[in-house]
Amino acid sequence: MTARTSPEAAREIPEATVARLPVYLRALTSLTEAGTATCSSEELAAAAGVNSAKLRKDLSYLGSYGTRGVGYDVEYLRYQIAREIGVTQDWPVVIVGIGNLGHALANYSGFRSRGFRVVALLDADASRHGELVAGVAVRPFDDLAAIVRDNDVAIGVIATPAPAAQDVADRMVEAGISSILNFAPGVLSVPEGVDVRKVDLSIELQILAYHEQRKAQQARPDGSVDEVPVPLVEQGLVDQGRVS
Amino acid sequence: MTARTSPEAAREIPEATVARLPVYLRALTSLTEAGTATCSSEELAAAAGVNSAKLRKDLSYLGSYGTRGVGYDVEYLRYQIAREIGVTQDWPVVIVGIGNLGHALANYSGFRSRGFRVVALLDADASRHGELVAGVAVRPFDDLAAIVRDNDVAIGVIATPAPAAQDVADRMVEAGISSILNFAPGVLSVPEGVDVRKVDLSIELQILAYHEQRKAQQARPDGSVDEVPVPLVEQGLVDQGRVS
DNA sequence: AGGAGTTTGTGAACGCGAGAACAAAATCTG
DNA sequence: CAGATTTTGTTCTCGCGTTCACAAACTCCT
Repeated sequence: MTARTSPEAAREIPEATVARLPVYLRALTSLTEAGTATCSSEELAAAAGVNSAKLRKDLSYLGSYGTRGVGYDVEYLRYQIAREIGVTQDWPVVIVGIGNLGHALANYSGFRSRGFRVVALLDADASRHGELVAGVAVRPFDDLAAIVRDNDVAIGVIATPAPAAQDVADRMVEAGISSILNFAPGVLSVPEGVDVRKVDLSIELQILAYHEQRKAQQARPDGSVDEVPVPLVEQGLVDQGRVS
Repeated sequence: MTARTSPEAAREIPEATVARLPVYLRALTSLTEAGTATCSSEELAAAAGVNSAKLRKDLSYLGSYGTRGVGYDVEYLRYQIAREIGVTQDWPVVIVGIGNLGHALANYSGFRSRGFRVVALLDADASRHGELVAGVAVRPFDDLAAIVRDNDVAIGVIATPAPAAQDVADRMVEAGISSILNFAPGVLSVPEGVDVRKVDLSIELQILAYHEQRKAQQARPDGSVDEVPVPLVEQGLVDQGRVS
């Protein structure tokens, strides 16, 4: 692949766009599987669930990969996005905490198929060591540093209970990991230069609950609330019933 | 006052704020467990991992629950936020798709402790029916409508493989569910008035990979790119037409 | 009681992202 | 080959969310 990137083009892709690129990638994969060779921004936007103007603008940050009057070559665009995200290379990943969630993650096929390779599963519980999960043996947490060094691991996944998360994060950073995906609730503190993304299952449900509650209140606009003796009555109404 | 006055006084809480309220809730719970009775916006902001000005502005949408010169009563504020989100009541939830991820979700204690009660686990695979997961029996997917009706379920969780997701969503909506948390990849299409939130594990990793790649390139600003012979794990990603 | 010290709540400035609208570039048609 | 048609890439405008900065309000101390 043309290793000649323009001398520090330094294209700064907006964070909101970066978050959508994987969605486009997935949509393009669907189109490929459906046998589509070419698509317009309208089609792709529909498949990705976004506005076509937004899609075009997002893609414009990567370069001009479309043809006016024609559209995009599905295969070509897919490769360009994959390259931009970095999933044309193989990313070794370690997962720490092999409880229910860790199991699910280790078995999740979406990782491998998207360029992520689980090179190690770690758990502090010695009774789990040696157990095979998705073909990978569970090893002691203390092996972390050696594993990271030997496999050049940059990305770590934390799936431990909350109390252990900060300690695991510290050890990961110490071992040289610079990107962390955290499933444990709570806030992680990490040094400058380390990226953390958090996924909190119960937060998502709570956001849904909020909107659900509003809908229920709206359907009953007499101001009556379920119980809540507390003053400060608020009547929920108005609502742009779309959460994204 | 406030009883049946102008209803347009209803406070419209910004979406970004709604998404942070559960984080504050969690932070307040931590403070309570640590025995803290009162806290300043600085302390709470630190515990929640946000800027204190943002925290104060967020809270101001709920009302004036603090005391100037003093701070917030932890217990009181926690109740107010919980009430606003709606987690003072009990939300029945159904989970569809009891694979690895469904298992993990069913066992996730964070749901119950935050006002969500898993009333049913559904799976299309008959060989799983009757199996107990986290004390709840797995039942046929066709029981959905009856379960939703009998338990007044408003929230559904989809943890099936991607191809089944849209069908499950359709059936959920038909059964009367109006909020969906979707773990399956791909875009769900639902009617107006139904909220969908998506959690995509591989997308989070891809976002991390993008930033990780940037860090690597930045450390080596000569424009060189890693060798990348591109074995491309996924199906034919290969021959990208040509690079102009 | 009054002044000093805190800390909240909010008005205002600012920056980023979303969407509309349009010009540029390619194909198609006669 | 010229004009009509299609669709991209980009510019412009608007609204939302973040952050700053400060007045208001409360406590504490003398």
